[in-house]
Amino acid sequence: MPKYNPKKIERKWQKYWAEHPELFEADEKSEKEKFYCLDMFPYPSGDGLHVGHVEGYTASDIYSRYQRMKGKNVLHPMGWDAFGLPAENYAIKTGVHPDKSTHQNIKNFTGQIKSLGLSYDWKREIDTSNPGYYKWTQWFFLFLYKNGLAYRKKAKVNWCGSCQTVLANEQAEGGICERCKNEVIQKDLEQWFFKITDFAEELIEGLDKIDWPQSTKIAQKNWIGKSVGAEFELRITNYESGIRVYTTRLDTVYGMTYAVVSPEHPIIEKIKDGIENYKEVEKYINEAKRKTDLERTELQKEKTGVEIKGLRVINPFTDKEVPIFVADYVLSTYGTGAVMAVPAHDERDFEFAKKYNLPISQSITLDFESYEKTIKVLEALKEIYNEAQKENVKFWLLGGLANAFYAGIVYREHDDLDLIARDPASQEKMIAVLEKLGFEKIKEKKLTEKLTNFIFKNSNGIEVDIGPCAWEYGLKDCDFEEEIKTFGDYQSLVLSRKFLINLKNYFIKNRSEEKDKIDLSYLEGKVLTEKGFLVNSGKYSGLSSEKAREEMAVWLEKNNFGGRKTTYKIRDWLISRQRYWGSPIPMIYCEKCGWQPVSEKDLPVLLPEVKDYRPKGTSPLGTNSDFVNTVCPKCGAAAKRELDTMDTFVCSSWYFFRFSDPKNEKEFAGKEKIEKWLPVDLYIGGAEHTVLHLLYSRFFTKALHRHGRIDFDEPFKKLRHQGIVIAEDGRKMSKSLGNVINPDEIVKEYGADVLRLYEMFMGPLEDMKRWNTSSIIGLRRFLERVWRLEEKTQSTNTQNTKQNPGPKTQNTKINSLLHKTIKKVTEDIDNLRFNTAISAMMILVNEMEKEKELPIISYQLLNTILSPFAPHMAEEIWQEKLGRKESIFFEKWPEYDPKLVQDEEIMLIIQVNGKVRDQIKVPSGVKEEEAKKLALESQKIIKYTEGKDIRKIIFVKDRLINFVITH
RNA sequence: GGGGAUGUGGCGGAACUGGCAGACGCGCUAGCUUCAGGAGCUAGUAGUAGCAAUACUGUGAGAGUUCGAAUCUCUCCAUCCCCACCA
Repeated sequence: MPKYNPKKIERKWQKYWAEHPELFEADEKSEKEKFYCLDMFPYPSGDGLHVGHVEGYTASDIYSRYQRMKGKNVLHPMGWDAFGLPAENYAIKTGVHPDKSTHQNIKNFTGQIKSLGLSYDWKREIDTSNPGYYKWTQWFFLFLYKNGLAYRKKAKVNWCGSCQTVLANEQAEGGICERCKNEVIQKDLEQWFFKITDFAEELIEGLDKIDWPQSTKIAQKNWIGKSVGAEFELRITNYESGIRVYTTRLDTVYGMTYAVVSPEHPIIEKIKDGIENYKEVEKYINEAKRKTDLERTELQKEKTGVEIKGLRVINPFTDKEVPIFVADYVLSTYGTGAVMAVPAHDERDFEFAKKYNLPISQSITLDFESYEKTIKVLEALKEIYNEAQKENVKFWLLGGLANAFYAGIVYREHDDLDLIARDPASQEKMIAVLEKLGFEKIKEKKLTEKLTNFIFKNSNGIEVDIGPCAWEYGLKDCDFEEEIKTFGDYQSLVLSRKFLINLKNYFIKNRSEEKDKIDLSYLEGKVLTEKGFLVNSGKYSGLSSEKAREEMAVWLEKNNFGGRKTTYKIRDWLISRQRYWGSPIPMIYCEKCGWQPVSEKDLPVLLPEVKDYRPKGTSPLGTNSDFVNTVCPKCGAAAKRELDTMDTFVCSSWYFFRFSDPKNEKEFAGKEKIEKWLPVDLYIGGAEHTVLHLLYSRFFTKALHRHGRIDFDEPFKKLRHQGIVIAEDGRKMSKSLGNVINPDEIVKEYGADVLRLYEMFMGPLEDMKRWNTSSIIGLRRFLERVWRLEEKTQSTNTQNTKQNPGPKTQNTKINSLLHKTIKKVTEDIDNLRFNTAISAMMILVNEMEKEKELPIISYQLLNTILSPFAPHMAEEIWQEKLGRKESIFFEKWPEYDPKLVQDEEIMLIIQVNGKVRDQIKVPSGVKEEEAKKLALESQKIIKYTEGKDIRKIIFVKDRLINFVITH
């Protein structure tokens, strides 16, 4: 028998499959149920295929082959995301035209993919840089334009100085260019946008009805960033106009002590004349504008701002005037670009208020009752403090109240006083002070020989705990750990000391008689930002935050100040790029008629040849005057073309439609073809496209749906990500680290089938996995074993031949395992759990090896369920060893025999008090009574149950019986 | 700071709705085969104690629910990913 030689057989069957394209082509005429299984098409980089690609592509290939064998009409296409910055940057570096290098790379990728035996329908291959494709990318632009979803506006945009182009928000996250990792600056430019914001709500709602990873759905939801709040006007003193502010915390409005507008806010220009310190304000604004996003958002950066003097705004709820600031911690791009500032309940406002010494006014408490109680506790503390000062008592306040004060939290558990005397004399004196103030000793707890803790209570029910400070007496005398537990951590002691100093100032400064006005301006640390109950809020005091928001919004609406408002973080998608290697934007500018779309019949606007395609701040397309100069489609006068190209993500936002009808010259895809094939049933690709590509594709689909082009509104019914494959050293695979695994080399050494199996066996599809070359050999051994199993079929029962392989359902042990394996593998593929499917087949093969003889039919069935995983070998066995004339991929996926999957006898676990003590063989389906009888006959069990009461028996059918006995 | 995950032998990982923890594979150990080699074969392989049968411990840490917890609940720790002044 010839040895297993993957190199030879893989080449042979790849050639065979190429000569029989009908095997893997989607059938336009078939009435069979369709299945669209899609991979994220790759950007054909010069580095070639990555083992991460192989993982995703193998998974979808197994699934596609399986679905075909299950009788589905499968569409499984491949194409190239060929336009884009990397190709161009590479071209600039090497001096080779991007068209040439890209096509070289595509050739390389194609060869690699074919060497893996992936079953793509190559007749449908697409290339986004091909005019036949980008004609329709341009058509999509016009489609959106004509429906008011593409527009041009001057805006502050992300500009990458290194790539010399603008970027979408999605590509400039954190102020860093996604491509070159350089800093992104803000520039005012006129650019083309797609109105994705129009679909914000639909994009959120649609997530509920698709089978996607939860984490991806949540990431998209966060990116869209819906928030429900209120918008209202703050009238400016002496002006008719006001400032509109947006808030999600309308319930805190009584705590507003100032207002802030962003430096870009247009109101400043309008009220310029009223501003006393305009020069100063202007200076601040100019500084802020010069800063990059990165500088403005830098972590832990101190907040800055300038008061707009001479003007104030009026809180509509209280009619009180508060100052206005301009500060760059307020973003011009979100909400209204202006906020009401509530330092007591917002961390940013708090930080700002502290720095500029602005009043802080509490309007929320977590618990209304304890708020009242706390005021009483404070009264008591004030008394104690004053008295203690007179007697020169040295003490610290700590524990709950101190922490609560520091955190700005008023809390039920924190309504007594924890005092610590700093020396023995002070404890004595404090006791005297407390007794003088009418406190009664209610408890006394000896901590050690020398240390005692006393608890006092007054007629108001206020408890005071006066304890000794352990380490002032010497640490050895007490349990330090215990002290820490009792008094809180060391930090709280330090804070408390600081607190007392502040508290002193507070009592001196604030001798207000009004009980419900607590000035929290002395606070340091955290701020109460949770929802709670309102205090100091006029007629709304005592309401819950939720209820108050509703009632306050109604009040705003009734009085014409504003009302409820929902906002989204997502911005419109900026698609202009001042770069060469992309699809031209099909628009023409005419002096007389303004912007005019290119007529559909004139598409595509071909990407022109240019001498120099290096970026120069404006599009390189501008250097080709034949391209630039054209005529106005409306009036025929001389006009100029739009010079920018489109973001490459536009190309990939609709490619999955094109696969249904890739050669269509009249439409991006014919209506009946779309109806036949779409939406995509299973989409597999990396998680790095969580927001960009996946969100844009959904947007395009929803736009087509809204304007009556298609009757579904989600493109990908089921989505799964393959986890990233990291290098053997635990780091990311990267050329610079020299730890990249080239799939070609693995194929050369072990074979494509082994590589496929290895990548699937590594672990769950979605998990991050570490490459480990030395483990690959196990999969090679497995295939070798399968290969050799044929020997065992040679001598088999002579009446069975390859043409007549015998009955499928003989009831033997090995046959029963075979059918269990068919069941397991079928279920595992359905759930994309390829690792456990392979392990089930390994178990079967291990058992088959132990047999002397193997029926041909068993070997056939094994080969059939293995075929999606190791197609080359399965085809070789099928056609050469088993002598079949047709490809195994015309074979039907086997059904398991339910009778054989059911065991006649099972091992029943016997437990005593939940611990396994024995197991016995019993007929399956045994009843509790019978099981109990058999179990109690076991010597081991008798040992445990003898002379004991069996209080309870738990019986789980075909699994276990558990005796609960008294100890 | 917010959100999402993850944590099981020397390693990758199994364990369905709570029911034999460590399947399967790598590695390792011993033996066989071979001129040799190993990408062959056989047996063993969580830890501790024991010649052994066996017993006890054990799924990041701690508590809880339960006859029974890797799985459920709470608290904490660690690692990774994403977002981040979004009012």
